[in-house]
Formats: sequence, C-alpha cells, structure tokens
Amino acid sequence: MAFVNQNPILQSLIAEQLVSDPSSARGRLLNEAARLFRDKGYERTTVRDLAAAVGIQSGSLFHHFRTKEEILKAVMVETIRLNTALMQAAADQADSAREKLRALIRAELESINGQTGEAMAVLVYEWRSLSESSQAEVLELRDIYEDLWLSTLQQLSKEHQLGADPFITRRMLTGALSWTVTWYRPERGGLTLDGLTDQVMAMLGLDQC
Amino acid sequence: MAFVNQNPILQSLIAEQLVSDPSSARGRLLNEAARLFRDKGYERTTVRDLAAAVGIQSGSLFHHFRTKEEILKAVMVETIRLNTALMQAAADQADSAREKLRALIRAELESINGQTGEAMAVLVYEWRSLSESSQAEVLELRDIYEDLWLSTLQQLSKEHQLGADPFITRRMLTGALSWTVTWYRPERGGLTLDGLTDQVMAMLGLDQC
DNA sequence: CAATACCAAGCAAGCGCTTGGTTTGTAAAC
DNA sequence: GTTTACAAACCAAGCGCTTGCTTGGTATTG
Repeated sequence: MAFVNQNPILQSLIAEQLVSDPSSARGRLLNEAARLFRDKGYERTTVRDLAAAVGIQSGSLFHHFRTKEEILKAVMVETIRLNTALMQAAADQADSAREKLRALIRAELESINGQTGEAMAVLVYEWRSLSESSQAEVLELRDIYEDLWLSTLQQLSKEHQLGADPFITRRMLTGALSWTVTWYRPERGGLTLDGLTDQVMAMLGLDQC
Repeated sequence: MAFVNQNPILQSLIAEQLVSDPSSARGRLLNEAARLFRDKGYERTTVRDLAAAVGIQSGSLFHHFRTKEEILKAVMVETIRLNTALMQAAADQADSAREKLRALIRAELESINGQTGEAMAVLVYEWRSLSESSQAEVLELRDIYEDLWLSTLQQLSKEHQLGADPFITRRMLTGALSWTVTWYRPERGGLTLDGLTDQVMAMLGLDQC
C-alpha cells in the first residue's frame, strides 16, 4: 500500500499545512468523509458511518473535529485550496487565452472526475448543508478560484472568440462540468478526459477557429 | 386568492389525473413539499415541517401518503409529466431544428426558474434520496423527456450546425441549464429568460450562423 | 509522565410513523 | 327537512429507533 502521491503542488500545500496529508489520521478521515458524503449525501451519512470508515468508534471522531459540520467544512476548504493551486499551475503553463481556457477546463474535469472527484462533488452538491457562517468562509476562497476563470474568459471575449458573455459562460461551464460527475465514466465508452475536453471546446466553437 | 393557472396543458393533465390540482389538498402539499425540499433538502425537511406548511398535524400526512419518500416521488413524477408535456408543445411550434432547440432551451429554463422551479430543482438535486425502485420508475419517464432533446440535437448535427456530439451536448446543457437555478435572478440584473436563452444559443454558436 | 488518541457506554433530542378516537362532508332514508 | 349512515380527513399522543455528541476512563507515544 505504498501508494504515494508525488504531485509537487499537493506536497507544498501539505508542507504549508493548508491541506492535510492523506496518509495522516485527519487526512484519511477527510478522504473517506468526501467519499461517503458524495455517495450518500451529508445528511444520510452518520458519524458512525464516518468512524467505521476509518476504523474507530464514533465518539472518537470528536477528538479531531468538534462537530460533524466541521468535517464537511474541512473537506470543502481543503478541496478548494488544492484545486485553486492545481488550476493556477495549469493556466500558467499555457500562453494563449484559448489554451489557458482549455487547460482550465481540462483541470476542472480532472478535479471532478479524478482522484479528488469525491470532494469536488461534495463542494458542489452539499453547499446547503453548511451553516451560513461556514458558507461565507468557503465563498471567500471560491472567489479566488473564480477569478482565474473570469480573467481568461474576459481575454477571449476581447479577442472576439467567445459567443456569449464571459460571466454567463463561466456559470454555464460550472454547471456543465460539475454535472459530468453524474454521467462521465471513462472506463465505459472510451471517451478520455482529453476527448471530453475537446468536446467542451468544440461546443463553445473554440476547437479551431 | 383567485389565482387561477389557466395553462391549458396543465388543465388537461389535471383532467387526466396525471398531475394533482394545485388547489386540492394533495396538490398544495406537493407544492409546499417541493419548496421545502429545494430550500432545505429532502433529508433536512421533516414530516413535521411538511405538515406545518399546509396546516395539519404530522401524523395526518400519512392519510395521503404512506411514507415520506412517496411524497418526494410524487413531486418528481408529476413534475416530469408536466414538463414533458410543456416541452413537447414548445418544440411542436417550431419548424427548423435550430428554432426547436431554442424552444426547448427556453422551455427548460422556464421550468427551472419559473413557477415549477422548486420541483425541477428537486428533480435534479434530490435524486439520491429516492429508493432504487422509485429511481427506476422516474427514470423511465425521464427517457421520454430526453428523446425530445436528442432527436432535435441529432437533426442539428446532421445539418452540421453543432460543434460537439449530440449526446454530450445534451448532457452539458442539462448541467448548465439546471445550474442556473443557483444564480439566475431575473429581478436583479435585468437579464430576461429570452435574453438568457439567447446567451445559451450564442455559447453554442447558434445565434446566427 | 504528560499529552495525545482512543474506547465503552449512554444521554437528550429529534426522527418517521402508528394508534385510537373525533370532526367534517355527503348523500341516501325516512 | 330532519335523521341516519359512513367514509374521508384530521387530531393528540406517543412509540421505537437513530441521531449528534458527551463523559469518564484506558492505552499509546515521545
């Protein structure tokens, strides 16, 4: 079981204590929590389910987190931190605005359908289960993430490569990309993540203008 | 309170007993349930909430429905029935494939953001809360609905007006359109439903090729 | 020998749902 | 036109169970 994620971006976030090490007790719990929350929903997942998933008693959870909601919040906060860093890195490697957008789409699809997919789905679909104060906190982090998208889309709009308004395009993309989690199965059907990215670009009329 | 919905499609569905009259006891409960399920989620909504919303005791609910889940299922089934009929009517009035697609987008946006919006949001986001057998039942109804979309998109694809694959385009649109419920506020910002429809068409490169 | 991580047990509150009995609406019987 | 009959709609109460979380004590670790 020496499965080591050597992604340098993840490593530096762990070093800065912005994201929990997945091999630590806390990290393992958060990963299992993300999976359970996505599969059964936050409300249907009990603290007993969470404890059983990491092999401890339900009461012992409360040594690590004060409340169940704090677990949900931690999943969301760490997911946003990781993905903002991943997206930033992906966008930085592209030069043209079109290539930047392609990198963002590809990265977001990978976030949603890849290893951190459980957590991303939780971020999108369990929003309501957060208390209002927690929502505000997470929202602040999300704005950084969204600025990455908007600046790229606005650049494309200036170049007259975008059919619709940048803000609306981003919102449409948010819905379209996060929805892939409900139907995209790379193992069945043979559509790769790159292929799916191509399809999204083609839908926007940005394949080869 | 003589607010009468005179939509003839709704009226004929009520006459056929496929949809409950919103002014009947059952219809009022289903409307309130849809609102509560969307606002708080199915799990967070208690039978006491549901009963209070229509002014009866919680136990009295079980004269009309055997279980809480049956209420959720009824909301979903009736919503699909109504919206399939509405979409069919909208598509029938258009001649070209592009106009058909526009009508479908416009109709789905109206379903999501209009009067039946609560129920549509429930249909999309409370899927997991249904038992497997109920899911199968609702899924069957949904297939009729989806065929409407696919035949139109396949026609457009034949005419080389569509950038991406019809199946994938529909799935992207499902996500994008249903996501509007989280951000589209016609009263703030001045974007009308027609304007929003235009934006979606423009995003697909179908405004005026 | 602290501090940390955990267990075993259980509490108070809230959950979906049941029960036994009362009110209300309707329509035939007298 | 009052009476009788009966089902549908509802109430008041609460049962059995699950929930998130607490408590007091015990290993484990550096």
